[in-house]
Amino acid sequence: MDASTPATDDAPEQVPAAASRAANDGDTACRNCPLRALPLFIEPSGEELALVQSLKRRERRLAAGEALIHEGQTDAPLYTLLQGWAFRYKTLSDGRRQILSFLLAGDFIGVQQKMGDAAAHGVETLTDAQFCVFHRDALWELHRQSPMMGFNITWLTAHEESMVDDTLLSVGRRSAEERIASLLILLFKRAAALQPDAGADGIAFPLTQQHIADGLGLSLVHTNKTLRKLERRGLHQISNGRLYLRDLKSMARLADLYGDGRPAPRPLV
Amino acid sequence: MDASTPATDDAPEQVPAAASRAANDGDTACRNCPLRALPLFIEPSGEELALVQSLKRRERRLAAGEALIHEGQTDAPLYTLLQGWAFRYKTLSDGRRQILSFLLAGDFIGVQQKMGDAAAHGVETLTDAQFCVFHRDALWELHRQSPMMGFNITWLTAHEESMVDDTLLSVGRRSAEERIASLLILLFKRAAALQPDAGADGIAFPLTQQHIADGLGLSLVHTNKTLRKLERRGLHQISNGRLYLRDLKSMARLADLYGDGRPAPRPLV
DNA sequence: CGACGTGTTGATCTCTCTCAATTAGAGTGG
DNA sequence: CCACTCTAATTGAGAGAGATCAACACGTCG
Repeated sequence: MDASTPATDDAPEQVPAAASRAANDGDTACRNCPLRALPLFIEPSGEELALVQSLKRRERRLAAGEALIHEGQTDAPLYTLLQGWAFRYKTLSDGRRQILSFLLAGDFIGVQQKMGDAAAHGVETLTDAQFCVFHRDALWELHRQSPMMGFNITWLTAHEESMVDDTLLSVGRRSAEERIASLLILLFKRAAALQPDAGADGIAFPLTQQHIADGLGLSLVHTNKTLRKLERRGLHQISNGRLYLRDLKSMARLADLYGDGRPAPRPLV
Repeated sequence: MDASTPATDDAPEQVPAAASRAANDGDTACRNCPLRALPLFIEPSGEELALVQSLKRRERRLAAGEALIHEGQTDAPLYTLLQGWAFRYKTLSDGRRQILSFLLAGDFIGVQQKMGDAAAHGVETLTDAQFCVFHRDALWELHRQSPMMGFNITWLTAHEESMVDDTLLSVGRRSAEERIASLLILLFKRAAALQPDAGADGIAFPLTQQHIADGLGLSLVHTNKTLRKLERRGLHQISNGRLYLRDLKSMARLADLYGDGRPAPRPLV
């Protein structure tokens, strides 16, 4: 129930010498991955866990606001976001920046670029964050050794695309108010799904208004004004780094979200 | 050399009774797939071809402007665009439409929605088109029976996402002129890569200005005015359903495209 | 305490949208 | 062969959402 208690069946931190453990030392073993405890994730078999474990190289921790991958960087490894928030972005040569998507625990990073290729987008943290690092070949190995996991990755990748699709719809066709409503709801749902201790008391919300602006194709000033407008109207509230949706109904109507902006259950660790 | 001669080694239309041929009759066999002839695609082994062939259910032909998948439709099968142009789109309840991406021969359709799920976007043809239809399970079967093909699909899916990323950057941060320049270049490159008989005489270009507008988050009127402006400036020309890039250099500079908007070589049939 | 990063607000400015009208082509039916 | 209809492309004019420019308030931090 409580996500702070990661282990499921055996001793929490006592990692057995898995045949395949290579370069990960102070790191948490996959079997103790905190994400496993969440109902959001499909439970992989022990075999699959061992496979993932064997492909994992190490962990990497970054403070808030640091770069995980620089735009144009070559040979970036494959990552999994274990903990914290981050975002993918692209910039034009004159500095205009577009955030492509926000990344939460469990998200994959770097499937996009083909090996040897330059990263098509940068990745930066929003909070202190923790990543699992995989060798570039891991993607292929995973497919080769476990078609099931490979299939899951395809599905995850497709799901990730559908989120970008949603953003594109927003940025292309929604007004500033609608975009913001839509973003807040979607992020709220995703974040809430990750914190079992959820409830009506909001979620931790590390974005600055600049991030919201860059994620929605708006200017900072206009984002601020729109945000204030919605807040004064009682739809939501952001304070002390937390986001509260005060009137989800109105917010959803404004965003014109189908159903509820479902955070589809995700397979894989 | 000439794409109009699809077969590679044996008799063109004489299809041997592959053990797995199920419901495809007047259809072209995978081994004779015209796409195979293009340098753009990686040559799959005979075994892989047979596998794809065995999963293929039938073909479907649509005239220009018809719907392949309706938004919200459930249980849509998996498709491959064999011939022609199409596009994926989403609409808001009041009718505003955003085209998410344009589809050309070789593109996959429908990997996004999980089985049983409602399609997150619609797909419509721009020209008369031809699709290969696969059973929904094909995706899994492909992964199971050929990790290599599975891997390719993941890569294709990721590549497709990176194209949406590019569009999002455009729509979110580029001016109308820049968006149009960027779209024209990208489509030109993709289409040119598919017609070996390319050359400087442009490409067949089936989009109406409304499609361009919906693909770039612009209004029809403003799209028209911007298009005319670029045309008068000698950057490009669209006439009789063909697009000519008269000044690629200036166009690319305007679009602020890195390198040249590379149409990365794609694996798989 | 000054430098910064982030959030606010007011005052223009302008790019893009909306409304309206017209032209040109492709079909259709008489 | 011609009126009639429809779709796509054009252009002009006015309106407006959102951008840009400028200040200022606050809290954190070296």
